[in-house]
Amino acid sequence: MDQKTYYITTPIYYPSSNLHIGHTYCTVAADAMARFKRLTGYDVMFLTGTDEHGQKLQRVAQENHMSPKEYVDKIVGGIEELWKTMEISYDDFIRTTQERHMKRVQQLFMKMYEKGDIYKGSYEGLYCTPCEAFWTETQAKDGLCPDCGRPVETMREEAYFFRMSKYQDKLLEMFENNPDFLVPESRKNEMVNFIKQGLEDLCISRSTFDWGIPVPIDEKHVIYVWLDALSNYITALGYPDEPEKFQRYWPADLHLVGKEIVRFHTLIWPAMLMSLELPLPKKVFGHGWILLEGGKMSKSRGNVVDPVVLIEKYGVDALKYFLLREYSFGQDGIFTNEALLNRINSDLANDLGNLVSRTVSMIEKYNGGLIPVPGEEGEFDASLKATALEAAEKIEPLMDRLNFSGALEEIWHIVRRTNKYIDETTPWILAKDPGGKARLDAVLYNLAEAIRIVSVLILPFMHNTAKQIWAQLGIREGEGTQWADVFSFGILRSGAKVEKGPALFPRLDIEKELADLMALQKGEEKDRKEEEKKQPSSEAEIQERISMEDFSKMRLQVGEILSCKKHPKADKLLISQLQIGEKQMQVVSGVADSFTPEEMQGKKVIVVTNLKPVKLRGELSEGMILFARDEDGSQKFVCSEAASGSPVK
RNA sequence: GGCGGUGUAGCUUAGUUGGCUAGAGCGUCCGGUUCAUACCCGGAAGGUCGGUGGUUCGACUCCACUCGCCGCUACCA
Repeated sequence: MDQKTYYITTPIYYPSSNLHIGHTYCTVAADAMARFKRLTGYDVMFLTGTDEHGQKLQRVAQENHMSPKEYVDKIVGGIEELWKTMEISYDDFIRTTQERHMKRVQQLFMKMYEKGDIYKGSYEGLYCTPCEAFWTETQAKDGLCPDCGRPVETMREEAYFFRMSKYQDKLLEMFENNPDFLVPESRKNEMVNFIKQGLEDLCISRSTFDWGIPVPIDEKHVIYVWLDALSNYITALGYPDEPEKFQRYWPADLHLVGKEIVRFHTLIWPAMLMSLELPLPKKVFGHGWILLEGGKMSKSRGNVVDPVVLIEKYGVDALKYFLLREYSFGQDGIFTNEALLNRINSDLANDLGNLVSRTVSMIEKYNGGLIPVPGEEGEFDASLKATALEAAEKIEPLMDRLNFSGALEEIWHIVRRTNKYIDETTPWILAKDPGGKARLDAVLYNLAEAIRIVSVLILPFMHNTAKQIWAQLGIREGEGTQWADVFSFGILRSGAKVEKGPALFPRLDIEKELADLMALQKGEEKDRKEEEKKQPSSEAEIQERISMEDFSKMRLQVGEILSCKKHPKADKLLISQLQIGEKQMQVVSGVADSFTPEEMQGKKVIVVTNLKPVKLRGELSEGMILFARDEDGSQKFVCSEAASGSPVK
């Protein structure tokens, strides 16, 4: 009962669309960690789940003509299916729409409210309607908008706030006293600086949508993401009304999060826990992102790698191995098909798979398929044993630092050392000489034994492969397959019957696989585009159609860009002087990332000439130049050959 | 523009408090081997550690400035 516990969490994912390899990255890492801790004797609690509330989901569901609940059920079903495919060993899956979570969030809200840490306030600010911006009193001198110079008005929106500011000093103290709280360390300075700039109270309710947990004392409001989502880590443990698990596992040993949500997990979440007077999590790890060549992975850009496709083609173990071996967990990494295929071939097929294959073959050929009794010791044995035995010692600290890549590298040292051992001892020569039998037996035994150690070490990362190795070496589960067995060399059972199986990882024809993957990805892209094409015919779009009357309100004319320059105070804006017939006007456009001012100059473009003038970051814009957006997202000119000033109808 | 990250061999990268002749894997070239999934083993070539300046006996490691890339963020009438 006094077994050491280990509580590890992933973020709860937002099911507005299907997950991609970036999400699976975090979960795979958490899974490896959870398996490692179980293997090394901990009572592990591994939690993952989904964050299912919020305006965005409500809207996406509507677009798909579903209720929010129907929509999230569908997506979450897919996520659970994916975790099953990837053999993620989570102990609990929390959904923020579950009753157990909702009621507890309300209880948490009340605790914090009764303590005085939640108060009803309002967004209040000086608001400039045309600029859609709030200004502070010092910014809006004399009640005028600093951008466009028009009068601002006082706006108010009622909301509940959490007194973050109250915990500012305590948070700073926490960072000072717990240097290991946030890892990697580079992220820590960022947070400390953020706190020092001053923390504002946090708005934790919304009244502009209703897909959320109602504020218990105010039906008009729902609880906003922070309190709803972050608290999953304790509501899943039953806090506060069923505290048994909570007492056992809290505080969490590790919150695994992406670097983009480090701030929420190291400032807001601790502050909330402080308010609840609960212990803080021991560690938050902010991992990097898996990027594609050319940028971050995102559904909207369509450059998403589908983990299911990769698993179907190459297996779960290969994908997991690749993700954890190829990338440094704290940093970003670039995913390419080539990298994946090369890893599979060189590390898995050539090194490990082939080692098992040649070892089993030799035992079959030279010893009738039975693991021999170790015979005559010889040169190289000590070195092989040393390499095999020291790995485990090195792996433990590496795993505690979430250095999966380093841990796997350590294991592959053994694999390479063992391959080398074969070359050094040349069993095929020993086999030709009857006098070499005793030495041959020792060599074959040592080979199998080294592989046995490898098989146990890879258990947290690739348990299927481990089991296949056991099957081939005639190892029964429980016989030398525990973590403790990795510290002694020579416990493999002699006389066991080996059985050559199919190749662990068949060698891939990289050229062919690349072509296949490319074709698959193209196919997916096509499907996606077809789906997009269908979208505009949806009812919502039809309702949005405008009348001829609406259209005729707009005045479109051909204009020539006389000159163009960069906006001095904005990166994305260009300021153009236009000749529209007899008139000239200035227009600001957000196309600086597509065109240089030189490219703009001299073009005859279509301009909306009767828009209300506004100031954009201080520069007057009297109209709007029309651009077309290409499928890759880039802007293209819409030009006309007609004379400047010609009406466009 | 603001905030932050990052920049080490052709590629992916390690480098925990400054002491290294800067490691590794892939790729390349040369050699060995045949038990094995045309695999494995050995060797070699390849780095002014983005640039400049500073601190120091000594800097890839610390400081300043600078350039490149990336992210968040404001502006996209």
